[in-house]
Amino acid sequence: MRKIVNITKALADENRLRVLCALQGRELCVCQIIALLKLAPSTVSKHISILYQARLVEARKAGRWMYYRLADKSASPEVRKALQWICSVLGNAEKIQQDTKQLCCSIMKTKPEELCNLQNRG
Amino acid sequence: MRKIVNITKALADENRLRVLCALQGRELCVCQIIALLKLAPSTVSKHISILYQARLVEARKAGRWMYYRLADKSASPEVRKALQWICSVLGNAEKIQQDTKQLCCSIMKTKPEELCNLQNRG
DNA sequence: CCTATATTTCGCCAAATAACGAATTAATAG
DNA sequence: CTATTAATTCGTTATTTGGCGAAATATAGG
Repeated sequence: MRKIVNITKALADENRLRVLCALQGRELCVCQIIALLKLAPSTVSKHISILYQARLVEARKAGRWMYYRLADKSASPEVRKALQWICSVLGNAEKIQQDTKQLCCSIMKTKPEELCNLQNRG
Repeated sequence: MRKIVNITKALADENRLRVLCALQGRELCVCQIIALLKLAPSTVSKHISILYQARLVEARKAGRWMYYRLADKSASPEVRKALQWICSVLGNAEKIQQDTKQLCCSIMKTKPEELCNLQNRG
């Protein structure tokens, strides 16, 4: 029960749902997610850690960069079904389509290093 | 998007999940749900209204009693998939099985009128 | 009409949550 | 080793949420 409630609480925030949808079919590093949500790094990091604790996303560290991706086939059925539901239901929400566009047109085209530099210059 | 977030927020509370599971295959009046959750009537009413606004449950008024049931086939795909997910994933949680037992062994065997009387005396 | 009563609404309080900036951590690059 | 920097953790603040009891609403029964 606790595990399920962790999942539903993790899903109960618009920004976290945007992150999950953004991770469909690709992995993103934190600075890319920051660029997408336009929130403070500490805030984004917190959101990601909530998704991570619910096991909805998995992580990979590459040097200074942390890459996150959706939990895969090895995840528990609860998690897999939750992700399926979210992604199937949210795919044509306007906000999500805007995000997808921004990801493909600009965020994914910039290397993480440059993106982080931009963020530090403000 | 707002609609989906309403749903995920409605699901992000243990007591509301218990209500949804309790409504599987039957309708319940408010006093029965109060007996199950053991919370103040005003609190339970609030929980139910959150589920109702998210369209996860439907209502039927019979005299002084309000009966609630899960949204049916006519509900939106978002709602139907959410309910499917919750019910399939939560069925064998210990707490939910306790609730089911209590529902079948005692709550459903007492008529709403008697149950409400008990609550007013208690 | 008046009383009883099932449910909801309202007002309040305590706890949880989302946001931020500052400080910290962990890793690369000089 | 030292400086830089991507990400996280910490401390604070404002908002939201979950809980209650009291008051309001709506309906049945006398």
